[in-house]
Amino acid sequence: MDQNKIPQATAKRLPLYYRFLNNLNHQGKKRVSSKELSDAVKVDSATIRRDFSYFGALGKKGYGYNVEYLLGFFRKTLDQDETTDVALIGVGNLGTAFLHYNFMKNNNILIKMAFDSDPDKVGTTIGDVPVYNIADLEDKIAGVKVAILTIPASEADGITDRLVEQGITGILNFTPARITVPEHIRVHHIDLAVELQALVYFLKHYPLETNRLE
Amino acid sequence: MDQNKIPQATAKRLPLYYRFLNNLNHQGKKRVSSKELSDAVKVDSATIRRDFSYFGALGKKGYGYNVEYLLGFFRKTLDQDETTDVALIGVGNLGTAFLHYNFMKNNNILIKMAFDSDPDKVGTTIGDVPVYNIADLEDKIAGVKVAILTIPASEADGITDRLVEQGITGILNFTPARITVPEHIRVHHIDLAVELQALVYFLKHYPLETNRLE
DNA sequence: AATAAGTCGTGATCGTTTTCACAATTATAT
DNA sequence: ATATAATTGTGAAAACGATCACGACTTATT
Repeated sequence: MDQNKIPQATAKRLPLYYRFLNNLNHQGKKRVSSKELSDAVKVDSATIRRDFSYFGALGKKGYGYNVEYLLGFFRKTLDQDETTDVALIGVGNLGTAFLHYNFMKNNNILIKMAFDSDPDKVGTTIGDVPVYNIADLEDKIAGVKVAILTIPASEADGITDRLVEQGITGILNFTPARITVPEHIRVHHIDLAVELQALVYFLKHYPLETNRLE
Repeated sequence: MDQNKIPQATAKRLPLYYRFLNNLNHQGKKRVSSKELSDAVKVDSATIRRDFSYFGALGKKGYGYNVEYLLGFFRKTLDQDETTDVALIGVGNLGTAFLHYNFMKNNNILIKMAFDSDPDKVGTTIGDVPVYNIADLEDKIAGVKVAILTIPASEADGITDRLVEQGITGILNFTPARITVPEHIRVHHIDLAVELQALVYFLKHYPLETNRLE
């Protein structure tokens, strides 16, 4: 790929920008300044300009950015034209929330299949997504490169090994377990208890005004 | 408070350390080194030592850390002795997942009440948590300082205003909306679509080996 | 006792991310 | 036409965070 030099912090904000540009476009807005965008997404306007500048000069001085142009540019950059298939492992409450979330709408990401061990769930379809038996993981998952883990912590390691075995390269882990994977697999952790506890800690120990943090 | 100088990055890792120390303690382990901890939580051992050092010299050279002592210390530091009450707004799938999660176990955080507008849910109890009508928010929420927002994006701004009005100081926002709050309110965003899209972006654009990131 | 092995705490360094601040340019108003 | 206001893109500085590397100390071994 070409833009390997884009900072990770910037890359993480791109989906956010993309979504808000989409909103603006639907509202029929033709132009937008970094200042307006800043108010909407709560990111400093200089940071936004810097982020955009990694992709070249996308705006016009004294004018701002053309919404349609910017949107088109990001669509290409974020590979929005190409669908990414995802498998979801664990159809509990959290997993079900994902199945009802329409990632296709803005993101071109498709949860193509789900797995669970509960016989009441296996064979059903939730939010248009078929639920397979976790025992059949190896038969069904061919071709999928990304998995969302919404299973109990105790099962995380075992399932992870099986996923890696099947050629998964990215895992979004909602389990409290810190899973162990080979070097070339990317894992993002989202730990709900940690997030909540960290928020509480900040409230107790940090003076007000220190806010606005991702 | 005393430790205002603790870096935010460190503060975010404290709950994680705390949980793993708890595990070790339950396993009956008496001592642990930064290296062992590093393997378990996937954080560089030097970073762990640095993190701990902000609180003083908690370990012993050549020995490591005493699990029980460290745990006791963190319990105090993280205010684990004092329960924090939380309100959950929006009892959909994601909200329900929270209600079944036992935050008390390790964290001393208690979801004390939930709110929804669905008449089928109002008046019920989910995971020991009573579900009230969102219309009664102002009557019920007195004293609660932290809220979890698991409602549709379209309602985020309206509910946020009401929460702020009632004296909420911290919000964990699972809504895609970037809510606007006064300076002294702390908001943490967890945006599921952004997390998933960012993961996909990294997989496509970053070379392997760049992994292991929080 | 003496030696070897293990481990912390931290000064120094390095890389990343954010923010400031301003020249250059464009749009708008008179 | 001219003057004023708006806004970008970016060099430079500051803030933040992660990691190296090693002296000092503790424990284990012979």
